[in-house]
Amino acid sequence: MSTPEHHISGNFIHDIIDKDNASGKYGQRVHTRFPPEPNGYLHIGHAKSICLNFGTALKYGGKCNLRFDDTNPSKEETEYVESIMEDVRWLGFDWDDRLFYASDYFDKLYDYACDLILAGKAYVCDLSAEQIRQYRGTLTEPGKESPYRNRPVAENLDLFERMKNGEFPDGARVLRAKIDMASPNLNMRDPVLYRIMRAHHHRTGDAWCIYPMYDYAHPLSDAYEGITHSICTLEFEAHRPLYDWCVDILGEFKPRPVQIEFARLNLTYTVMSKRKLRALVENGRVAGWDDPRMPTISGLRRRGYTPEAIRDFCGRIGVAKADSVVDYALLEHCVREDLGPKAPRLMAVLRPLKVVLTNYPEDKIEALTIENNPEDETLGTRSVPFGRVLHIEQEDFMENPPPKYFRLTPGGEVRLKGAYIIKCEEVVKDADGNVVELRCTYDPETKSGSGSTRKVKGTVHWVADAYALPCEVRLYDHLFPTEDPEAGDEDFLSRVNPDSLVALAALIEPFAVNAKSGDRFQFIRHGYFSADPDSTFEKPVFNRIVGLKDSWAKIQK
RNA sequence: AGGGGCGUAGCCAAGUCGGUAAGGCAACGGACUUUGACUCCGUCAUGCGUUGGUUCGAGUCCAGCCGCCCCUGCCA
Repeated sequence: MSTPEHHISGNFIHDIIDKDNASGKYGQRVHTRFPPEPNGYLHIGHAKSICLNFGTALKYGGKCNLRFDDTNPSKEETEYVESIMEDVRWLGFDWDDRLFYASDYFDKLYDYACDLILAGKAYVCDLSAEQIRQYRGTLTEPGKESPYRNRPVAENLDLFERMKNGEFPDGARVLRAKIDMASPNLNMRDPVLYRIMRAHHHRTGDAWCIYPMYDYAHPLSDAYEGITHSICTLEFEAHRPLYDWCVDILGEFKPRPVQIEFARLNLTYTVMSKRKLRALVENGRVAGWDDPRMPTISGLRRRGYTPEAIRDFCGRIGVAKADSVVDYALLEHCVREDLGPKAPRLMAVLRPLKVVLTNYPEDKIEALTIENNPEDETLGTRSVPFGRVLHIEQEDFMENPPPKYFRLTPGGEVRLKGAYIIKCEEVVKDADGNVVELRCTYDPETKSGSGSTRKVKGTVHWVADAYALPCEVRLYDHLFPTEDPEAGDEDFLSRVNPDSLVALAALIEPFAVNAKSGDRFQFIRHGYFSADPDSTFEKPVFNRIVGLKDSWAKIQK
């Protein structure tokens, strides 16, 4: 695999591994796994987990498995397993031949359950779901033991087999662990291990009508695969005693893999739970899981984010146990930093204002040479046509400019990037008083690269009218207008930022015809953009990945 | 309330034997600039939830208090 350059510095999980390696607990072996449930698309929070698990294996010369936690066929689909594999690969990680499914272990898990019954550690319970809930007790009161708790082993074995054989309707009985109904940890009050559920499984089809629960299948899957460090998120902390129970109870797996919990990623201006992301998709608030505004891996990819930037981000946010919300600006910083030296520059005018150079010959066209990236001259130069009629950005001209405005003003001068210094001689307006055209003169002595020493304060980008390529530019902004979209009681769906997508008919320099879907550029003075798959030869479409930092916008406030 | 966790700057986060608070993002000054970008320089915790205690010395040890998160799915 390509070895991602990781910024994972030390964290408490690596400290634990260092100690285990020092004591020889796992014989210097480090084996992690990334265990998604294939019931939705991966998001940037999963990227944190992927980078942690695969990155940790890389750091210690160990291995990381990809394992689908597919124990609930009513929610899982192959569409999701495919997208998950694509996303993990795109992020730059490789599971080699270690692609597993919890469903690979259905037979072993069933046998293990029978052993549990034989050992008197599990029983078939006929209580209804509602009754089980009542028997469970509350946070402060102990639960009551099920009347089926002391069923004879032989009867349990028989009933469990008949559950498997489909002799009972869905929900009629469950297999439960026999632990402690008085435990202060509710997860230990005889948790359900198997339920009857007639659902078509994406891999095992209709072979089974009983399916294991996560709390049972997960620790054993880890044990079967020889996982040493089983990393998961904080909400599973209270499940750890059950994890340990499942692995230890029959004494088969030593040393036991250790479950370690860390805080999941939260980001400002967006939501992260699969449930909420799904709601956005299903309610049509976004165009799909890969809508460029979504914090999904597929959304970020379509937006134009690079795997390098996402990995860098995951390395910078750290790994700890405190609940936290990371500033979205850090993610944006990471793409800018990645793309700055890599992305070729292009000039695009998003809101065109016509400029006519009155002293420039009518039919003359010059081919100007402009560097592709001032941060890296090895990226070379390109030829950009220049002529008498041009377009500049509307916001680069002001009739009554505020102080410190460095752009074009009546009678003022500005440099056209890579071309000449021009002076605004006349402002043409329409009947409503809108500025529709600027009549300017250019100074032939100031051609870029000619050695001219004349300086002006402002430089502005432009496109030549005769060669301008019409394109669509999609300007994306935060999915939600506030840092914490979940705050308050108003439904978060109704809070989607109405300006999160603004599509503009723009003009771009002709070099852009070469852009292929996924190509990334910096549109000078605007930001980083990538060609969207919607692009056609007739009309390229560009997504704004992120804007450039804009200190002028701050001054204006 | 029972159990399990967590509290270091606006945000994230180092801080391993107690020895006098890393780094990044953001922000704010300034230099440079044919991208108001990039880059560079500088500023940004006498303070580590809080109150006491131990100690020559406490973010680190002890006790109490406060706040926040998770757990009562036949979800993961």
